[in-house]
Amino acid sequence: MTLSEEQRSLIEEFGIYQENNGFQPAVARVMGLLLVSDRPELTFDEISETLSISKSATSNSLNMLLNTGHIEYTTFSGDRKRYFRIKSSNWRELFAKKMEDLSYLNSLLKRVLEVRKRENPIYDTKLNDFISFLDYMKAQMPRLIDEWEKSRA
Amino acid sequence: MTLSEEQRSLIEEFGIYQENNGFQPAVARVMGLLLVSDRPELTFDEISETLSISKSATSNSLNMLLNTGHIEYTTFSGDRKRYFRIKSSNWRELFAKKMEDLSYLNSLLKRVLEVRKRENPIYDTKLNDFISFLDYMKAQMPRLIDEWEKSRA
DNA sequence: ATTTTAGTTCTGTAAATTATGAACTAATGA
DNA sequence: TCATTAGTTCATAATTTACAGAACTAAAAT
Repeated sequence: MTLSEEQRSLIEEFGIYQENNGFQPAVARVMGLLLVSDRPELTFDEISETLSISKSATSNSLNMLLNTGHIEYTTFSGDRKRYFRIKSSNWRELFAKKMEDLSYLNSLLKRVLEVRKRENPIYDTKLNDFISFLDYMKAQMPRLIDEWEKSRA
Repeated sequence: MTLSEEQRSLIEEFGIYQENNGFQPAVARVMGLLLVSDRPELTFDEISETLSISKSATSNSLNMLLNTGHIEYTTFSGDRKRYFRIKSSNWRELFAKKMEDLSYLNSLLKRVLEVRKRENPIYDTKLNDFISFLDYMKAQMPRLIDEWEKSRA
């Protein structure tokens, strides 16, 4: 596995981005590598060697990504290796998860309004606005996806 | 500052949510407290004492939240204390920042497509879909906000 | 003038996270 | 049957983070 300078730096930039999204450094680099490599499917050893991370870190990263549904693998008969690749079909699911996350936030904010006893209800209007907006977003999301699909048909 | 059990647990739940968004624990608790407390404006000492965090952690948290635009403070003449409160007017800005974040991801993904040389271009279509969807989302967001505003007028 | 207030900054450290390397396992191949 | 491959697991090392506590500062109050 040989990578261009651009590929290497993209792995790092993407890696840092994903670290900020809560992934551990090595995990984020593995995702980056699978994303930018010329070959879409890589083996355990290729990943470990190309990124210079230990076998244990590689094992841990791959299992983490398998469990969270970010990657998958194929095998070929007469070849014991697994070939790992990004599960690129699932960006919709990941997007849905982000939306779920916003839903949870919204439920927390609704509880906040119930629980706190503000003298002046003016303080509640902005929060109500945000809650309302999140509800609206969630409701409109299916339509938005639909329209996007039509727009490119 | 006395809080109900519900308020306390909401602070923790919101705190954990915000930890997952990359905030440090103490910072996340300060946001939570300012969100759920009956009085919308609290002093340094009230925050420190209510949450049982040290003055240094309180100072650090408040400055962090001031710098990132999450809170602000008022003062009253003849009173040296600052009264901190959530900058609730700015959820639009925060939302805009999230969108910026997605924009950055999108720019990375576009570079990925340019840089990697996949034998079979079929591997690029899913990624192109996602890129296209993110572009669409970004473009439609102002309209969506607009429609939401009209819907509640 | 000095004491109090309202914080800030600095140093040390406990705890958590992340990764390494070595030992291990289970399956395959020679 | 023995060696090799393709990983996994475990103990531990290194790094990072998050916070406490004490010393400090600048303005205001007495």
